[in-house]
Amino acid sequence: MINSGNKSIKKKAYHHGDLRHSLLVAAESLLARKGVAELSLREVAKAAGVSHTAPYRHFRDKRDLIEALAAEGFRYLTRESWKIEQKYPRQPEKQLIELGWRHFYLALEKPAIVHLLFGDVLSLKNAGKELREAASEAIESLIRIVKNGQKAGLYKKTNARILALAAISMVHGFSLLVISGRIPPPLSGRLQVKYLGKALADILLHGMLKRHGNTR
Amino acid sequence: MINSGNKSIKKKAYHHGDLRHSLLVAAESLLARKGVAELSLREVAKAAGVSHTAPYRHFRDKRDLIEALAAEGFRYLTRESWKIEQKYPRQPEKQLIELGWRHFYLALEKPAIVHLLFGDVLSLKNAGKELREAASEAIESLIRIVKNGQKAGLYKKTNARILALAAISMVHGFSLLVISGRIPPPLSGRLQVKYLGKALADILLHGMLKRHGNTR
DNA sequence: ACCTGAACACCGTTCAAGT
DNA sequence: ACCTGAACACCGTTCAAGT
Repeated sequence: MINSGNKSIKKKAYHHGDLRHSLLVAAESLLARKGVAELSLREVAKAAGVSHTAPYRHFRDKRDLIEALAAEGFRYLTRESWKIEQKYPRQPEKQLIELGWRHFYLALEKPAIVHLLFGDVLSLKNAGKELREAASEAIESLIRIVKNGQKAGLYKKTNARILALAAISMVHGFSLLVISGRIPPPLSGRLQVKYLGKALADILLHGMLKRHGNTR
Repeated sequence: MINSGNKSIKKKAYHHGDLRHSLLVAAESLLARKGVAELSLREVAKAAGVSHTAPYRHFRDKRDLIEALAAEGFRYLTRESWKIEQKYPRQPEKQLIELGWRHFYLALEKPAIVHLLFGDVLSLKNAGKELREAASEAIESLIRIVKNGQKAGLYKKTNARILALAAISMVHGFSLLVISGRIPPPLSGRLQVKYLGKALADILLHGMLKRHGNTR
């Protein structure tokens, strides 16, 4: 994702050779520092050491470049999902919880990317194939983890897509509230967040209602 | 706040008299049609029939105007919350569910506003007092409804702020996925959405886990 | 007080032109 | 093939000037 080995110390070559990748790296860095609203294609080009029209050789327009960044984000979640399944083969509940944390940590580390994934900047309807497929694969890998739990008799027999939707709604809603600073002070402390995450996972699994013999 | 008594119907007065309000109306309309990214202050001014520098008499900058729109959104949720409490005085569970629907319907009707409320365009930290207070009141009114349920012995005794956080995470996460088109086709049908909302409310209250004697 | 036009430093995108 | 500078139609914001 962010592995540019070529810090070309050489005197700048005619043909960059890796410009597309360099542009993506520069764009992600700028995105992280200033947010989508302030992300300027011209500035990205300058950061990559290239004229402000060069990016158009590799991306149809600004939106196309942003979609490429978002697709990378979805692919990251898909990869993590696979890793988790392999790491905890017989523990579907653990799989779901872990995937939730990965999503949440991604939000903490790269909030701008996560805003891209589920925000209003990109609409999946008008998006290119690369982004649509990446998003769809991320969803499917979550659904697979939910189905693992259902096969183990763990979850309700509700449609797996709906259970997955509930999980992603909770996780993403929480992540979003945290990274956009919507959690009011008494709860927003650094260390509190881990505790909050656990509490929400518990509610997702067991619900808000008081259960008989359970007054937690 | 938006109570300018002088509705001078006279042929366009020198002094508009209600320009601030007119600008907000024009801005909301433009916002709804084109999204924040495309919202131009110059265009807002033109829509209000005024020069492109006139808005600066009423708003410090573009962000200030956007914050005013967002504050109005939070206040709407706060008002709805009060109404619901009065309408269903002894039914705290109903109160919570209804508030969730109001939030969701607001998202369907004014997606751009809801993106403003919880998106990355505005950060509450740097926001002006008006927006911060409006946001805080909306949260508090949700917490009050959660506490109503706790007093009735309905919910777990977890910190009410945390229960409220779980509820808003679920509701907002779901709303966001719907309005940003992230719900994949098999689930995204028009009529399905009401059904989905009910399913998620059930999961929020009862959890994902299969309960003894309950195989729903 | 309230509004204006000109001006400044930016944008995204297109295009003929260079190598 | 890949990159460039000039050009176009936009931005947000500032400011001296008008009434």
